[in-house]
Amino acid sequence: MAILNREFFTQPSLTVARSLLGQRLVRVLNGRRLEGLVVETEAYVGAQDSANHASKGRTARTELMFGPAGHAYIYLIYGMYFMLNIVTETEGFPAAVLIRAVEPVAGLETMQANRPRVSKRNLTNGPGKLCQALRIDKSLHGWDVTSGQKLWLEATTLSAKLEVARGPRIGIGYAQAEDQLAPWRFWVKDNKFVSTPPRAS
DNA sequence: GTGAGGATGCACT
DNA sequence: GTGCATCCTCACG
Repeated sequence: MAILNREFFTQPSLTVARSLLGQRLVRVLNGRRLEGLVVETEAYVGAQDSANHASKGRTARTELMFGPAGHAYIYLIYGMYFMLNIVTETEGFPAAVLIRAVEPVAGLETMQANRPRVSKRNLTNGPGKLCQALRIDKSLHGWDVTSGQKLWLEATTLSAKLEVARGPRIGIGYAQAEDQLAPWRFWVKDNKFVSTPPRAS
């Protein structure tokens, strides 16, 4: 199966976010392949997007997003959870796609071991959860996901056939209203591994 | 089933 | 010091 290459990730972020749905995320851990189909993504597009970390400028943390596409942008949130993004678009334009949820398809036992006391449905149905299940952490920050080692994405024949839904991104209450409303979250319609939205307060 | 509250580390005014 | 691109546990019913 073809590994998604740098040309793929260099496309516009919304195209990448949509096109990633249905593709296979592969993580190799201790010689074992852990695999999940991408079912939910979000795009963070350029310095004008106030939801994007890079809207604050070019800093040590966001430097990677200004670089070439196809590298993992990983950061720690709430002191506990890692988020997996793939850098998109051309050098100098800060953008990335967040992988919010995958449907586990291989290596389930290892994922269960990484997230004990959790049902299959809750293994990878959120950005922090999937990083735990696949043991994705800061050590993979900057990793070239087109290298075909440790962590990469593979093309499937599924992607083009999927029914896709889109809507506003989640958890970005700090952003400007128009950016909060932008429909830059994509998910596979009716897939039960799409993340559960935060409860209304 | 629902909602409140807390955990916890790091980048950055 | 502040505030997160989140998730889990517990109480309630």
